[in-house]
Amino acid sequence: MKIGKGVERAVHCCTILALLPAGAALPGEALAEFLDVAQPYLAKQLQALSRAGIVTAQSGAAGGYQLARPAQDISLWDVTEALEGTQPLYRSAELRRDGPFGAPPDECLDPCHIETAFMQAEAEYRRTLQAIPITHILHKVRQTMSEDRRLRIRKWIENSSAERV
Amino acid sequence: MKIGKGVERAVHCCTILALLPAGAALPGEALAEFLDVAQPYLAKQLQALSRAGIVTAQSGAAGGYQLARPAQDISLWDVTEALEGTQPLYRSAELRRDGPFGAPPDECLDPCHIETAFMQAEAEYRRTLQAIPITHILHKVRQTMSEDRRLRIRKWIENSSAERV
DNA sequence: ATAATTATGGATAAAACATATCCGCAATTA
DNA sequence: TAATTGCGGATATGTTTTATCCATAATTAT
Repeated sequence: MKIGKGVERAVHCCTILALLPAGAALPGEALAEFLDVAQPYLAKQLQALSRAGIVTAQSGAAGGYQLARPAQDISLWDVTEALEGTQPLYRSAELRRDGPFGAPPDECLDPCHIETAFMQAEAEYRRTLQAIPITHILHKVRQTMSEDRRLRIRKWIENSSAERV
Repeated sequence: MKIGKGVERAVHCCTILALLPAGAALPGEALAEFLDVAQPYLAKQLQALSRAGIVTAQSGAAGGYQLARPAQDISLWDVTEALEGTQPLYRSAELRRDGPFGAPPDECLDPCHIETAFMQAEAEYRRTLQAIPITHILHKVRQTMSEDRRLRIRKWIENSSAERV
């Protein structure tokens, strides 16, 4: 586990896609324009979301991305895992095996106790993010955003999206 | 927050120092030998522990390191923080400000909601590690270690340490 | 069919960061 | 005074992250 910049972009993408009218899709280029990032790089994040089954992608004219399931069923952990994978933040160097008093292999069948402790902490991290859906972010954002901006955003999204059956 | 290899080394150092007879100090070179790592690099971790007040260092002949307080009052988080600092794992890129619909500054006084969520998760991570003292690791290790190895380690530590008043 | 649009994924360049190492200096004790 | 030990800056090295480009496959409109 590590949290790169791509995660924040991917979360933004999900929140935007959550505002799409039912059945509509938004091209990656529109998302890139909205977030003001280079389109080829944002594509990387979108592909990761697509592979993870968080969004569905449609090639061709009038294609684009849409959420694969309701936004309330997509957690921040889902997005994080899609982009960063499942490798733990802490990787034991198995220091206990080294040195003049290194532990013999038969005492290293179980994971190192230090590693176990850090894994517990990561599990708590994960658990917290799993409990926060995209809709929570949307809800919070709506509380701060001016009504005017909200409407302009909605209009732009509708204009940039294409109806898909 | 990030967890580099140095953290594991530092934890090992603390567990070893916890086994010292009362009032004894262990030189950094002995610790390096025990862990089978290069002494100049281990020094970096030891200095970090020293700066953080987790160990006390004594220059000069018969000097070395010892724990600054009882091992049960040193948590895995204390050690982690000493080595990696307090920078969060997640750093917001403030993406919300960018693009044609970027949030105006007066809507960005509070931290970004995505950032807030990740900070919550980090707080849980921290809380978990804070609850695990060095003695917990020692206790677990003792359960797995053979009695013979335990005694040999104790003897080596006593031989390599110097009495300090 | 053909052309236009859009996503996919591999290859690569550039920048940032972690890791490891070295060396001179300060502090302490015999 | 000499020997031991910790401190911290400077530096190299290697890996990871970040970003970019390009050729290809898929789909739809005409």
